Amino acid sequence: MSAAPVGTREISRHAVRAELARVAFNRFCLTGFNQVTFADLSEAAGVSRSTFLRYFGTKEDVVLFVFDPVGGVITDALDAERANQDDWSRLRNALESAVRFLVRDVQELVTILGLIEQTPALCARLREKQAEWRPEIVARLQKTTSSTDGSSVIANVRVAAALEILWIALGQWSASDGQEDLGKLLDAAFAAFSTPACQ
Amino acid sequence: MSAAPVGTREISRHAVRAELARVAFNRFCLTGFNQVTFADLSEAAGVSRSTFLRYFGTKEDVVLFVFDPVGGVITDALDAERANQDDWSRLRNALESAVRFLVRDVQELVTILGLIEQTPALCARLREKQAEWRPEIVARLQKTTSSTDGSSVIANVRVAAALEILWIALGQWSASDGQEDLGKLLDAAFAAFSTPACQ
DNA sequence: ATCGCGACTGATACTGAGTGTCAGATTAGA
DNA sequence: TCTAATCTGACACTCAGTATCAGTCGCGAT
Repeated sequence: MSAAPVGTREISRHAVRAELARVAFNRFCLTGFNQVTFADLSEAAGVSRSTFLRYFGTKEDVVLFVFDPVGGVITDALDAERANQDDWSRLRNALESAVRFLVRDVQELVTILGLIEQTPALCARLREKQAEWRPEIVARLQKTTSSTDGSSVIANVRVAAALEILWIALGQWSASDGQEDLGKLLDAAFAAFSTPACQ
Repeated sequence: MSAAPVGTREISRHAVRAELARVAFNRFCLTGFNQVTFADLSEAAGVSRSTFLRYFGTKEDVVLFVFDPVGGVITDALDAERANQDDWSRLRNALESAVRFLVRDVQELVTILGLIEQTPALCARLREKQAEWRPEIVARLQKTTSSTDGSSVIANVRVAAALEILWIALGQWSASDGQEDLGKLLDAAFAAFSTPACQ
């Protein structure tokens, strides 16, 4: 899941990648994502454009690769749970794991979420990643559920809704500069389904 | 809403746009979205590359511009409803309007959904459009609702969930070649929230 | 120690999306 | 019919992303 680097090669690659991303991230925040070119980035980082492009397939990935493990975190969390809970509780807990994974440095996450929010291309690519996670998450949610429901529409809808909640909550949280309690925000968001649909 | 063309200029522009899209759509289905270039399209349509690009800002829009009115359709439908219903019912009905707008020619819609599904770039751009509609839809949903809820998290989650349902239902529907009943599909999807979360 | 293999790097060339500009043709409307 | 706005094609340009190639470096085996 967390891509444990085993050879020295892997260690090096991982470290270089992190450093390139760090340099690039500063540029993005300073000048704006769209204004910065790969030529700028490679110059700033002191490597060739070719090399920079080899570490990140696209400009979006320079920012968003940190979210790659989230899908795995959610599926793992879903597996680890006691199965005798309803779907919403299990998803709520899984999202808790995702949030724990993401929130290491509050300030950094707030900054990155801000950059994403004001850059349509980044939003789009992030949604794409999210959509990639969904099938696997749906499978894990259904595995233990004894529902013999042939069509997975319900599970799909629930997972999609849960993932939307994740970003809505993160958006709200970053808008408050990381002040609000993310756990409470998640609870408030899930209340949209349990509350009897306010008149 | 539906961009009623008023001058002859507008009529012409609208017609040309439709014809270019028609020609392009055939190419896309035949060869695959990514394989077709603007040069191919403009040649096939008998106009210059410049002109083609003036009608559609991006290659994605050549396919997806037909979905542009959907946001408006949903907000209009939301306005037109009696306010004494719960959020889910109102959203369910609004989605019914969206579906009615989209399903004119069953075969055509099935084809276009198929093309979108197998082209990540199109999925991404469609999700982006969807995200653009959300704020306005949330506003309409909250306007009549007497909830003095300062934070709009709940409304946001419900709208996001409803929009996800729309695409999930359409996906399922197009997978059945337009055989299944879209209304029943929507109902089944909304059941994900009313059903007491199957064990 | 060194040899060979695989991976990393920088250089270069290329395709294709999308932007901007400009002169000439076309058309709406007075 | 005249004029002003718009449409068109041509051209030049920037930049993302792909592909190739020769040279370099590190690692493990001999």
